Amino acid sequence: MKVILPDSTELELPDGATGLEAARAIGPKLAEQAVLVRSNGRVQDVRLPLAEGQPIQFLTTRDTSDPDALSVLRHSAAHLLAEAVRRLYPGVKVAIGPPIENGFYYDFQFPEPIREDDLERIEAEIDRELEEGRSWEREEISAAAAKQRFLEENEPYKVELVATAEGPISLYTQGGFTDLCRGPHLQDSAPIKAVKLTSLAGAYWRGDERNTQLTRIYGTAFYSQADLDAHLERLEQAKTRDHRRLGLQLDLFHFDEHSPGSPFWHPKGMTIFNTLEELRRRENRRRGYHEVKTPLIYEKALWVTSGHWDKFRENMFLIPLDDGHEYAIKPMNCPGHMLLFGSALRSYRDLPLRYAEAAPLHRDELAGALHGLTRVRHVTQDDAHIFCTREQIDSELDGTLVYLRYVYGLFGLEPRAELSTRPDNKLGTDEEWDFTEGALIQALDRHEIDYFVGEGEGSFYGPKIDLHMTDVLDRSWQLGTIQLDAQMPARFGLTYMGADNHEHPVFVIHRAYFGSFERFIGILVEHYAGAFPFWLAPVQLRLIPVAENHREAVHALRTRVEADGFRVDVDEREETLGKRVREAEVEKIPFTVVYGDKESDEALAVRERGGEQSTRSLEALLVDFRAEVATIGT
RNA sequence: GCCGGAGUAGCUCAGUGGUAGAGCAGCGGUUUUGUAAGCCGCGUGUCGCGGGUUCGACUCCCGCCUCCGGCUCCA
Repeated sequence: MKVILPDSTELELPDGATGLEAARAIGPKLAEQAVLVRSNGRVQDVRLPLAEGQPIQFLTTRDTSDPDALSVLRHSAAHLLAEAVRRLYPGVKVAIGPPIENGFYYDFQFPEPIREDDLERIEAEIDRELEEGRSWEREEISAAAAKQRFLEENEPYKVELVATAEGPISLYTQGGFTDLCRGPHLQDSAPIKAVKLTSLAGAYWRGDERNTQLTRIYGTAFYSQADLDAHLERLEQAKTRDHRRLGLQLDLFHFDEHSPGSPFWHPKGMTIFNTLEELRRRENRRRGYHEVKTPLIYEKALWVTSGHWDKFRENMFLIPLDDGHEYAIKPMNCPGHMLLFGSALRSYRDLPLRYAEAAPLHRDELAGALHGLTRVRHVTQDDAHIFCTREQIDSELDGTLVYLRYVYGLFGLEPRAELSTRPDNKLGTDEEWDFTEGALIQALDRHEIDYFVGEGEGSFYGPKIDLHMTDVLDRSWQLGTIQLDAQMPARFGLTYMGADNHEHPVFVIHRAYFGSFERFIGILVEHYAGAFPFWLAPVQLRLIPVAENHREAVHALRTRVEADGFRVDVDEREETLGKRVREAEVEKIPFTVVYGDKESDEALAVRERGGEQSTRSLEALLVDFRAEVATIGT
């Protein structure tokens, strides 16, 4: 047989040769260092036979930052962890232990709960294993033999995994520990130079909260101690951009235990909020939306009609009254907008009708799910509902996608798009979902938007196009969403009178681009690391009088710049100039003007965020400011 | 909600049974400042909340709340 090497030469090998045999044919050093074989973008264990005629590339212990090479290293480290835990905690049951982004984990069922202190002990045991050295043996056996083996070892989770496994069953053994595992793995533990166990957490077996909760140990591993140190340093660095930390430092918002999950917006944070709100209003107006306001609290009957009582009640704040009535604070605007639409007879001439509302919503999120601004109970969506005919769906979806591109483009955000399809608890028939999902897919295709499919991730009333962004801690959050809904208008009996003098069903597109102001601002804080673009910055210009006798001139300057609609403040504290300049920098204010004996309206000492200094006239500065704001197309 | 960790001054944190501490911030004074921290002085506190053990609890025990890292769930 033949394989093709990266320099396009062909390598002749005996039939059925493995990657390891190919490596030996090239050189003993390569055979020793090979950790993986990559072929056509896929990686496989060096112990497995190669495919005839395919290009191959070896990943070695020197490819220390290749994601695949790191992944196999970490996967093997996970097995070392399991070996160590089995030795230290007799009676422990092992579940699964895959590599993940930036590390690995392994799930166990411990006979007695363990604590974070135990990690140190386990880590020491892993280090001991590494010192002794481990090598991995691979074998393939039948499912029946594997089941028998894990029954004998009293490993019920492995038995269950064998039962649902597809394809041939492979086992990897090192240091007397045999694991059911698809691989690939290292040949030897020597390249594992640094292993660190990072945290302990509960995790449900197979990700289902009805199952037993296992104990998950997270860790990471690298080909060198220096790489591990650099990784830990990056994590520390990321923390400095965390919106929760910057929110306090920049005086944007805070949280208080008297209302968990609901931010208190400080004046500076509110400036950002309101600036986004103005943007939303302006663009909605340009694109034919009508702003409305609907009630915050509704009687139970409304939620029954909308389906929320059945599908969403656990997330709603309920208000039982003495008279036996039950109310709930709205978690979404849609039912209110349904009532608004239904409050009059609608003609085909009225459609499409686009209602926009950024009302505060409340969702009773699980306490453990709350997270800064990105997961709150007080949610303000930049919400809108487009009521349209079946024929108008495509063009309305086009409008929402053009709008979507505009919004994300303003911030230079590049979210990932997800098509979220019918969930288990859906309303309506499969035929209806075929239609609504199909309409979203076609819209994505028309706009050449790449997306991945989230099976069963749709809302109970319709499929969605969701936009996701990751935060500094690599957590993914859903921001915008575009949802096509045939269910809710039907449940509210919404129709319009067609040109044919007959009633026709109405469709609704639910859409939001920020998703929620709260989450969006959280993501923006991290995206800009607190250094907001001029148009969004809470304070755009800080004025610093050099000495007391310059205050009057500075106040006049302030009045003049504010008259042009810019946000200015003055730092006239009796602190040294150096200190006040430093604080303006720490507060990430885009422009600072120092004003002393040498300055006049014709010659201002301008300092930009980052330290660049220049001299500009007041008029020139205002021209620059107007140009900055023009970037968002006012 | 579940697993693990934490809660001490406005912020970041030290303090492990015997009278609560540091840096920054703040306040008072001094300096009148030229582009990232001038100098001197002052501790500002129900040690998250409630109960218990003890002669004595920030410290030990129990319950609760909140936050942090995960799981589950979601904008």
